[in-house]
Amino acid sequence: MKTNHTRYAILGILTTGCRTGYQIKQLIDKSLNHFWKISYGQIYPTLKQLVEEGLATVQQTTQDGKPDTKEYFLTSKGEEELRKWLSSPLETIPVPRNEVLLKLFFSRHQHNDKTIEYLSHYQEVLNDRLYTYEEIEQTIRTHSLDNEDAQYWLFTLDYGKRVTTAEIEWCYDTINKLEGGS
Amino acid sequence: MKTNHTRYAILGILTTGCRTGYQIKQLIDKSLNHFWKISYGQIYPTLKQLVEEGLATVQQTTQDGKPDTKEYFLTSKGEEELRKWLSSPLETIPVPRNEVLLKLFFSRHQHNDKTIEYLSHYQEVLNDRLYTYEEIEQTIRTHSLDNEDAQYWLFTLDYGKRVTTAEIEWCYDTINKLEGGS
DNA sequence: GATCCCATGTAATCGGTTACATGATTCC
DNA sequence: GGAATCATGTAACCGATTACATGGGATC
Repeated sequence: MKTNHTRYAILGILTTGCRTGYQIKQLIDKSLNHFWKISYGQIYPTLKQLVEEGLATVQQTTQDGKPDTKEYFLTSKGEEELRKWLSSPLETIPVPRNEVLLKLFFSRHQHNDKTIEYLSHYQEVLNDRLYTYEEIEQTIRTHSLDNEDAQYWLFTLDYGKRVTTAEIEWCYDTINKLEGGS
Repeated sequence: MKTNHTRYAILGILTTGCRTGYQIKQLIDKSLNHFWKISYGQIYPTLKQLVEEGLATVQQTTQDGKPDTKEYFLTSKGEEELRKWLSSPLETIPVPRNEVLLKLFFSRHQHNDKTIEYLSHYQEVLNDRLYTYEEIEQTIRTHSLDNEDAQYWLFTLDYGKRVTTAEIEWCYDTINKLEGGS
C-alpha cells in the first residue's frame, strides 16, 4: 500500500482557509517548510486532479483587468477522504537520506581538518535553522493563537527544535572527538 | 548544482572491500540503513555507468556451474572523484518529509484519542529503531574495531541514536500535552 | 524603468522503487 | 521437496524538481 501524501497535504491545507494554488504554496513555505515542501509543478496538477475526483470544487473568477484566480473548496467527500487518511495507521517510515552522514561515513579518505570544517559548517546551518523555527513560533504565538490549528502547528515546531538541538550537540561532540584524535 | 549522491555512496563502498552489486546491497542494508537505502534497480545500472565513465573496472568470472559474478574495482580516477566529492562544500540540505508531522499538522480534524494512539505507535517504532542502532553498534565494536572506517561508522550511529532519542522524548511530551488538554 | 508580488500552468527530466525474470547452491 | 541465500539484471511507473512561458499590478 502506497499513499501519495502530497495529495493529503493539499487536501488538509484547503481546510485552513487557503483557496488558490498560490496561497497554498505560501502557507507551506511559511508553516510546513521544516518538514514538507512542495513546488507549483505539483500543486496545480494535483488541484486539477482533486476536482476530477470530486474531492474539491473550483470557482473561477475572471476579473476585469486582474488576472484570473481559481478558488478551490473541499467537498464533503474531500473532507471525508482527509479524515480517513488522518486515522489510517502509520506506514513504514522511509529512511531520510542524509548527505552529511554519507560523507562522514567515508571520511577516513580525507584529513580530519577537512571533516571538522565540514561539520562546523553544518553546525552553522543547523543554528540558522533553529533560529528560523523560533521566529516562526513567535509569529504563531502572537498572531494565530486564536486559530484552532495553532496548537498542532506548535507541536510540529517543537519537534523541529528538539531534533535540531540534538543534531547541533552531536556536531559539537563529534568535532571534539575528531580534534582529540588527530 | 545538483549531485547524485547515490553514485558516490557506491563509489565509497567500493573502498571498503565490497566488490559485487550484491555485496554492496548487503553492506548498505547492514551499516548505512539508518540514513541511506538503495535498491538493485539503482545499483546495477550505476555500476555499469561507473565503468563507462572510467571510475571503475569490472572483472567477470564465469565459473563452472556457479553463476557469473562481476567484481568491481575503483580506478585511480574513481578514487580521485570520491575525494573531490568528500571535500566539496555542503549543499543546501533538503527538508526530509515527515508523514507523522504532516498528519499531526491537520489533527484538529480528529479526536485527540486517535492522535494519541497514533503517536504512541510512532513511539514504539522509534524505540525499535533505537534498539536496532544499539545492536549495530555492538556488532561494530566487537567485530570491526580494527577496521579503519569503524570510527566514522560509530559517529553516524551516534547521530541516529541521539536524534531518535529526541524524537521519543517529543512523542512522550506531546502525548502528555494532548491528554492534559482533552 | 525596473523589480517585486500575484497568479497559473506545462514539458522535460531525474532519481528511485517495484515487479518481474532467471537460475544455481545449500540447508532443513 | 521447499525455503533461503547468492547473484544479475530490466521495464514500467511514480513522485518531484526545474526550467520555461505568460502577464497584470504595485512599489521604488
